[in-house]
Amino acid sequence: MLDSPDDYPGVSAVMLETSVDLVYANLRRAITNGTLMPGQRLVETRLAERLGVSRAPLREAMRVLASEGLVSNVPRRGVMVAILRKADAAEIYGLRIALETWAAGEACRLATETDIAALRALVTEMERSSESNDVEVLSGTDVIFHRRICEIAGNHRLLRVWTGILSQIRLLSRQVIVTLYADLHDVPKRHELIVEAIAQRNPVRVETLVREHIESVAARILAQMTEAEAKGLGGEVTV
Amino acid sequence: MLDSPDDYPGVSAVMLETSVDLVYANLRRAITNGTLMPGQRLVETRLAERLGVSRAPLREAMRVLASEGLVSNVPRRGVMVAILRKADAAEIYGLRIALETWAAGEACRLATETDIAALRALVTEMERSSESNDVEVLSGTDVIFHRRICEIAGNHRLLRVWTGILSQIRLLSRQVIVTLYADLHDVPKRHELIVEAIAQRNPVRVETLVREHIESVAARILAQMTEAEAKGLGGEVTV
DNA sequence: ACCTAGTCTATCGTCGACAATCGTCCGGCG
DNA sequence: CGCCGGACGATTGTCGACGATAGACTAGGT
Repeated sequence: MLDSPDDYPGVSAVMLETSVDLVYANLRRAITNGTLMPGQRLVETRLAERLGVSRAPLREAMRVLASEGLVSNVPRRGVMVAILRKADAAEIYGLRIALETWAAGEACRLATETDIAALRALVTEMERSSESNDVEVLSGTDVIFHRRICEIAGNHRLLRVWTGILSQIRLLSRQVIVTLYADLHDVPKRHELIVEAIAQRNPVRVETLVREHIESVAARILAQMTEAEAKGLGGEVTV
Repeated sequence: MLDSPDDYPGVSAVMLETSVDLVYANLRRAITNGTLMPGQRLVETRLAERLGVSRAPLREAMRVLASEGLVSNVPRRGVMVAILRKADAAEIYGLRIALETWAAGEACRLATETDIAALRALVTEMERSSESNDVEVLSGTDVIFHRRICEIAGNHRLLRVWTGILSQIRLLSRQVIVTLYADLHDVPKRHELIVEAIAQRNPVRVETLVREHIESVAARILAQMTEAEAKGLGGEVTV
């Protein structure tokens, strides 16, 4: 379940971070983890007790999560883990493509040799994990790769929004069991192309490659979701 | 100053919205207004009393504002209205261009005839206000025009981020006195071109036009800020 | 006179309590 | 038998209060 409070609450031995930050990180992880499933209600009293804090900091943390779209807050009815529909998924990936193609273009201008080397290292990591069919590591590296590109673009606000988008994607993947990639062994190659385009400082090509890559993933998820919604008729989890 | 609470607090006659929403809207307006200036400290007790609420909802509202980048929150030292540097302005406009060019491209696909008519109406509104040299109305219409395009794009998350970006821009304009446009009479023409490109469903052209338009505004502001930072060496307002 | 140490005040972070509200359950009525 | 209305319980929204912390101020030593 949720992590218990690491140290005894109230003692406040070495409280560097505030409770709000702790709770925020904890809940965020639990949601993207799948520990807290979409649609699940988050009752303040229970959660607060479980996390060893009072309701005040908990509520502050949940406000932030709500503003990031990870939970949905209906004024006098409480907070639940957000349920994302197909339309949401389309929005999320649309926005992601917009952000990331731009980031990739910027990365073409800004990437240092070190940056490019780091990206290449990630690609070899992908090769390793795709050969050993380790989807966990592969998709993890995939995410790191894309975050890296956003970091290279050097826009903190972009990175912030992107991170938000990505945790929504993680939330999505809690609702739909997706075979993320059509072909595992295709993944490293795609990313290698991206890196080389960056190395050649070819923004147009990079943008196309990134767009196509993300679109292909998005298409798989959206297809899966149409199927799921046709059957289950969307989120009805009330627990 | 800040708006006083509209109805008597505690009476809770018809409290449709929660205090948090009220306070949030109030503070947001005050910040983008210039009622609360960048760098100004927001002391919880004082603000709470002024707004007629207790500290709990106030803090929740401020958390959200902090996550939107309108205020900056240093853990045990309090909250202040954010001070934006030149680097921030560059980030903000960079992100805005990325978002809005994409939105404009989408709008090409999605705009109905009604949408286009509405945009044309905004352009004529711009013509009126530019002829009468009414910069207030002109820039207001300008913003509405651009928001409209984001709305047409039909991506709620995009619109959300865009709105955040725009309030940061408003905050920026509290720090630098900018003559926003090089030539007032240029503005309606630029926007007319954008509308017509949308009407012709020409995404490439629209994106170029939007990019150039925003870049020109951004360039003016950035120039102004380099000047200001060279002199004043950035925000030191502590009040 | 300047720097250092101790205190002191303003303010934050957190908590428990109270009232208002929403959903639910039960009984009565058509 | 199903629908409507009123009371109950659970949960939220808000408040005031209590420690804890950071910065300022004062006093003392060199």
